[in-house]
Amino acid sequence: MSSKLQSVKGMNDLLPTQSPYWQFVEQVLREIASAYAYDEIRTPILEKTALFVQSIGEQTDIVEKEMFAFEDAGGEFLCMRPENTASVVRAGVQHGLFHNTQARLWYMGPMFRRERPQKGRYRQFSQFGMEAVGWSGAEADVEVMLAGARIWKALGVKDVHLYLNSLGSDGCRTRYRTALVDFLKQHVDALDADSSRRLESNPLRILDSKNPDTQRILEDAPVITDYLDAEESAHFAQVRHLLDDARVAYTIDSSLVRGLDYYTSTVFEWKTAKLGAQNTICAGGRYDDLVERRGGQSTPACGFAMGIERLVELLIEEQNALRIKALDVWFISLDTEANQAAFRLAEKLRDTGLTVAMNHGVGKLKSQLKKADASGAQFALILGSTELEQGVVQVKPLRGQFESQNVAFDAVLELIHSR
RNA sequence: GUGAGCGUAGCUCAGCUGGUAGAGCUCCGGAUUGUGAUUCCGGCGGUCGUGGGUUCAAGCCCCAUCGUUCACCCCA
Repeated sequence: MSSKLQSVKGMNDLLPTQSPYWQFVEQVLREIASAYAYDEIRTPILEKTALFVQSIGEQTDIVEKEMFAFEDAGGEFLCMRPENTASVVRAGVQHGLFHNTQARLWYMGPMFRRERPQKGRYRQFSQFGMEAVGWSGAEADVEVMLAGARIWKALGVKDVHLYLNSLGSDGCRTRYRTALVDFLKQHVDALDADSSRRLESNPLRILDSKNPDTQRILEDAPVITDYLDAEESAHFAQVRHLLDDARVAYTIDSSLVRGLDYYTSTVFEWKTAKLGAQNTICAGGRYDDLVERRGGQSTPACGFAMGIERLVELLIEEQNALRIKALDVWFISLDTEANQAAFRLAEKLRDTGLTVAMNHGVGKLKSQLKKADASGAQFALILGSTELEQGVVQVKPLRGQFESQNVAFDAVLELIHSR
C-alpha cells in the first residue's frame, strides 16, 4: 500500500463520476464568453519567474512562498503559472494584441500554487477568466460582472453575492495607505502578529484580516472610498449606476482588497456561504497599469478569474443533478464469430450518431445482460450463433414495455431510431 | 509554515475496559441448458498507512513518520 506511488499533494485526479460536471461547467463558460464576444487565448503553463514576480508583486504570499519555481537545465528561472492574467498581458504585448486597439479575451486552464490544500483550495486548480483590455470606462468593469451573474444563472447556482470596492488610482491609494498606517499605529499593540508585520510591507491587506480583534479596530479605520479623487469617484459611481440599471445586487465592502498588487480602481468578488472558508468563487477588477508595466502602451484593462473546482463543488453542493446522456445501445455477442459481425454492425450504428458500447470478449449472456442493464442503455443487441445463421440480431429494449424482437441487420437502425 | 481530526477489504464503515479481524455495497459463481431491476445461497478480497516501543498478548496504549481532511495563513 504505502509503496504505491500516489498523486502529488494537492493535485487531484478528475474521475469519471465528476467529469460530467466539469464538462457542463466548461461548456457554459465557453458559451457565455462567446455571448459577450470574448475570444479564447491559451498561454503556456510555464513562464519566466520574473513575469509573476514583477506583475503580482514581490511582497505577496503567492510570489514569496507559493510558486512552483525552479531553474531549468539551461539556467533559466521558470515557474508554473500561479494565475493567468499576467500571462495574458505578456502574450498580448508580445503579439501586439493591444497595440492601438482593444481586446476581449477569455482563458481556462490549470494554475499552480504551493499552498496547504483544504476545501476549495488545491495546488493544481483550474481558473476561467475574462479580460477586457483597452477600455477605461465603467462599462467594461460592469460587463465582466454581468458575465459573472449570467454564469451563475446558467449554472443554476444560487446564493452568490457580489461585493464591490474601489482602490482608486495610485495617488488615492498612497494617500489612503498613509492615513491607514497612521490610524493603525495608534493601535499597534492590539494588532495580531500578521497584521503588524504587514503594517510595513502591505498595509491594505490588513483590512481583510479574519482576526476578530483586528476587525474590531478596523471598524473605526479610515475608508478608502473617502480618499478617491473626482475621476475615480465618478468612475465608481458609474459602475454602481450600471449595476443598478442591470438589476444586479451588490454590497460595497470597503475592506475588499485584492491579494495581487496589479489591481487598481474597481475591485470585486463573488462570494457564497456554501463552500466553507474558501468562499470566493470569482474575483477581479481593474489593472490599469499592468500592460504598460509589461512593456506595452499605457492601456486600461479589467477582468476576473473564477475557480472552477469551487464552481463544481457548489453545483454538487446545491444538488443540481445533471442529466447524463445514457447509452443508446449495449451490444452483446456470444461467440467470436458473432463478435466480428457485431463489431461491423456497431460501427454502422455509430455512423448514425448512436452511442454504442460493446461487451468485449465472450461471456455468459446473463452477466452480459446485467451489465447492459447497469449501463443505463436503452437497448441491448444480442448476437449469437442462432441469430448469425439467420442474419438477424435480437433487439431487446431494456426500458419500457416493448417486447424483444429479431430483426435483419439492415433493419436494426430503423427500429432503434424509431423508438 | 501553524493547529486540530482521521488513516481497518476496490468503496462506505463497525470493531466494547488490549486476547492475533467483521458488515453493507461492488465484483464473480449458483438457484438446470442463451435472456437484465428483486430475492436466496456461496465465493474472491485485508501483513488493520509505515517504522519502532510497552505487554504473555495491540487494530485498540505510547513515540516517530507518511498520507489525508478541515481550519489558520493566503486566495479562485
